[in-house]
Amino acid sequence: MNDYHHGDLRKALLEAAHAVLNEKGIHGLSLRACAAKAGVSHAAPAHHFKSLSGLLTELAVIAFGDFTLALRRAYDEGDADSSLQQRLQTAGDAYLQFALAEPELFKLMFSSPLPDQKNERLCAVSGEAYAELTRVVKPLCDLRGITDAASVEQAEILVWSTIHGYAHLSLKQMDVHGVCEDMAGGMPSMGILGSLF
Amino acid sequence: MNDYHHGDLRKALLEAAHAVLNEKGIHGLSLRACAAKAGVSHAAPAHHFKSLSGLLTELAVIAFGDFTLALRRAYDEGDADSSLQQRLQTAGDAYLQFALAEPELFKLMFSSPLPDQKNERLCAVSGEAYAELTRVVKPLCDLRGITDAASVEQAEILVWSTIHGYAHLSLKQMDVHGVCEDMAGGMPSMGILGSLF
DNA sequence: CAACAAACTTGACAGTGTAAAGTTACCATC
DNA sequence: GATGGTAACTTTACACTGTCAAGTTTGTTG
Repeated sequence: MNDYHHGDLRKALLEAAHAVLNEKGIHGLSLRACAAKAGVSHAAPAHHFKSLSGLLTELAVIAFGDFTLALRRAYDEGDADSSLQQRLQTAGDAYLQFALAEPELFKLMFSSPLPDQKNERLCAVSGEAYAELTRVVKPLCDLRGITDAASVEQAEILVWSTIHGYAHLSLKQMDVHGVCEDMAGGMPSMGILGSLF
Repeated sequence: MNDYHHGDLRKALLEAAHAVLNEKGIHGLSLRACAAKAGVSHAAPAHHFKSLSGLLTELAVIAFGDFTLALRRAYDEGDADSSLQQRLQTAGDAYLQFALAEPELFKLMFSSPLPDQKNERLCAVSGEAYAELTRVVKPLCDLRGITDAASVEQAEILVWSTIHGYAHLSLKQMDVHGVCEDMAGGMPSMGILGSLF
């Protein structure tokens, strides 16, 4: 009578979680709501994900994969002839665009205590995203004569901080004033920082 | 028999919330736990704060006040003869130090969906913190010949993004690998960004 | 066909936020 | 000083949550 076999409940639950996340935000997301959306009983998720944290950890892992892909695509599709600085700007813009397109997912990835931050796979994919972003920084350091490893690493981290900080603050601004049209301009030119320091 | 009057339950609840936040993190924080810690019944908080969101909004307001004060103190106590760039660096360091000293409070202020982000007073105090931080940026723009308002604003936002992004990512790193000693060095020099762009 | 394991359901429990109604203590006014 | 009113707090109740334990169905394997 009841279909005791869903086919691919695991995937369905992850999609349901994504949907609920976008509809009600992270605060409205619950294991039971995901189960209901997938059309199964409230305890079904436990069989595929130990806990709510488990489900969201997995969702974050997938999201990081998409995120990395988006960064990589921006880099690969970008004009290879453009300046390194311009390519970095493009990467930053892709970062921001992902955050604006998937705000709840982005917050889950970077600002939620629910996923297990120590999860091995989550750490791995998060590292890949970082690597993808900073892939643009190293050649720029070379070009500018920054060669010692420590300085390069500091440059990577600061560039990442700038881009991530801007994305994070943009999302916060979006939470305050509904949709935000003054961010349509995308990531502002980081060249200004060059003039400042 | 029962003391039906606590004296200053409102304040006691805010302190309890702060304590619970530090002990169990934002996920372990509950209205009932705060009430218990303050020694009152679970429904008592409702009389002073409409809801959990109300309590945390108020806590965030207070935290932003302390935060602004810390930034101001760093600025005032800083060496007035030091370069503007150095003063900005000092401000960034104060920003980071607050985040590291009060990680849970910092996350509550910037990364939690629980406080009411549209609350008028919260917006106001958050704006004050921003003003305090960017107070150092304007003179630096002047010095560098950046005069048009739009560019100055972009500079402010990018500097804020860099500092905030670094603090945010540092806290995330702390969640992954317990305490983090490789951040003892404080905020890295933003001068590197000047070499990059 | 029988046994077994995997997938899912049902039921239960402790914990949560919050609303409503009841109790106590203080405070102003007569 | 008694009285009424109001603010502070408690008690009770309800719907919802995550998670565990035990039961039911289904597919697979011997």
